[in-house]
Amino acid sequence: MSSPDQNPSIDFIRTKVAADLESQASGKQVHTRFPPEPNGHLHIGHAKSICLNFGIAQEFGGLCNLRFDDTNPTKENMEYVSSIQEDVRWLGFDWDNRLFFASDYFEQLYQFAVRLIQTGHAYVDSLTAEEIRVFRGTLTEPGKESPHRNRSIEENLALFTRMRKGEFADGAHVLRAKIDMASPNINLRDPALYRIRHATHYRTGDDWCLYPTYDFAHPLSDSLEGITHSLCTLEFEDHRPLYDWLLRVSNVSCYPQQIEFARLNLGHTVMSKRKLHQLVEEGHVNGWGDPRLPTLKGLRRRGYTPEAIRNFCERVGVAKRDSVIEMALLEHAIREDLNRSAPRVMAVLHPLKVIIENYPVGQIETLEAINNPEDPSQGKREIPFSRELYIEQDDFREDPPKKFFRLSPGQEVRLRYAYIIRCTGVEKNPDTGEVMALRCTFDPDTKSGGSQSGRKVKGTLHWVSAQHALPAEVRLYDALLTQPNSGSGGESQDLRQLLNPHSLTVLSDCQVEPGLRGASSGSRFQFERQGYFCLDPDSTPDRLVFNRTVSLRDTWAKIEKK
RNA sequence: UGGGGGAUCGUCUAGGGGCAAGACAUAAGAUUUUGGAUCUUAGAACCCAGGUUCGAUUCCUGGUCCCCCAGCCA
Repeated sequence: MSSPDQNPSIDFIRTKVAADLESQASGKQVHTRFPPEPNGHLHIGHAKSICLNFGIAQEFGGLCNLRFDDTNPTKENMEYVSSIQEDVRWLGFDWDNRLFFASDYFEQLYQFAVRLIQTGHAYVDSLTAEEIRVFRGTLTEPGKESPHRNRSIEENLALFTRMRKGEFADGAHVLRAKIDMASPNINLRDPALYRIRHATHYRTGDDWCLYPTYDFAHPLSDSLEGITHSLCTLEFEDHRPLYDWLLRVSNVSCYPQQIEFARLNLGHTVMSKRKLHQLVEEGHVNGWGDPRLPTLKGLRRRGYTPEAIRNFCERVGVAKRDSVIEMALLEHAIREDLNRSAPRVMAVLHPLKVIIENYPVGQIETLEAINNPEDPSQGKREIPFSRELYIEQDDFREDPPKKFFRLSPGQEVRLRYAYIIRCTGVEKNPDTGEVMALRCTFDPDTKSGGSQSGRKVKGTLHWVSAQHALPAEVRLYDALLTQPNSGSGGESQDLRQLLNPHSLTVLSDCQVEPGLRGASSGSRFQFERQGYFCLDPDSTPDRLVFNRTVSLRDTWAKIEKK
């Protein structure tokens, strides 16, 4: 999976892991974990984390757990759990029998909390959330200690027990770590460890009415699982002192170390859960699997391969500086993969009828086409040729600009795998002037592979035989957002203002070659000269629906722009 | 203005007192029955100012700018 010659340099985390292994600082085997919260679907940013965590485990002969960080009963559910598992597997990673849930540790976690109270490291506070906020101080002013901070151990224990029993309403009490209300690091100003929530948890049901916070559950869960390297994103950097404090005062036997890296941001899209939820809930996209979304589900439906995504994550690298990766890199990764794997096929997106006047009416020829010039093992196929064809509207210009190597009145082009044709006439709608059809002649000596087949013409067009072609719908996708960088920061900006109104274009009158009949949902093709397309599950036997994964590089479009 | 991080081509990512490297993107050319792919080539960067040094992008000092933190979210 990783090609050593391609990227000889190693990121700072792998460097650290290698050094730790060398010095035995964390035992003989590296052990990582991917810890999603089941409150949303995975996106390509998660893919980076998955590739990092599972990748490091693979490379260093260690293990990686899949652990659901499900400590908030009000947001999580089972659908997300199964969706996440499906996505991780699809990406190509395997957690074997190491599927864990923080919720499975609730009893152990509770006992840790009891011990913290017994050792004077935690106390029950009875201030309201609002009061706690005020007491916390500000970024520049120290906080004040709660009046309940010095309750006796006995009283704390009694209160905590009653909290568990459900004797109090939500928010009546909270368990807090007793650290330092004057710490310049706000996370150390007696952070909350447990809160009361009379809510049904999707896994533990009504067993509990108090739930641990992330800050409490995460380090202890890591420790319980024997994690050596707990990799997370930059925003947790100033939680690390708390992470370490908790492990220390809990007197655990395994001390994982937290290492932070920069999360992945992609240009022209959004990555935050909040914004993705907004897009889905406000109906700007069609669900979490919308092919315009950077979710794994969306990318999959769009036609991305796991291989391409893994490759992309490798190229993106791992570092600590904030960055926004250009969509072009992701597109490069999928083109690279599909170029060598996707069978070629001819499809006309905007059909223009061509009548070959000197081709016998009713005659049908079967021509041979190569499935993938990059991979001879994919063999050949047959395609029908006849008197009436469709070509792409863009492939004809009545007044051709300079360097236009396609069809125009009096000019010749080759039809791929067929003959050279010359345009002899243009049929127009007398009212609108719109070009309705082209009259052409073909040169019978120029059949592909024939004696005259070597004759040079400036362009080669794709086409389909009108009477044989299959009608199809094609969905073209463009950037979700008009701005290259708005998804990463900019909370203040209204996402709706940035939406690209042309992110989806549906073409309903496309014509594709007959061999596509019966193609299975999800299969990927290159439509010659156009791009890579993936058969959408919306397809029916009578009506194929394709998603454009990514277009081919288009040199002509660049020339024309100038 | 407290604390924690970060700053290298347009975008990512390496490097680390002595030629600043790779990828994507861009441009030019070769080739081509996909204006695809492939190949070749080119341009393109060390946040700023001082200091140390024969030599600083790297070390030191002082700035500047960017990101994160005041949830009983993660």
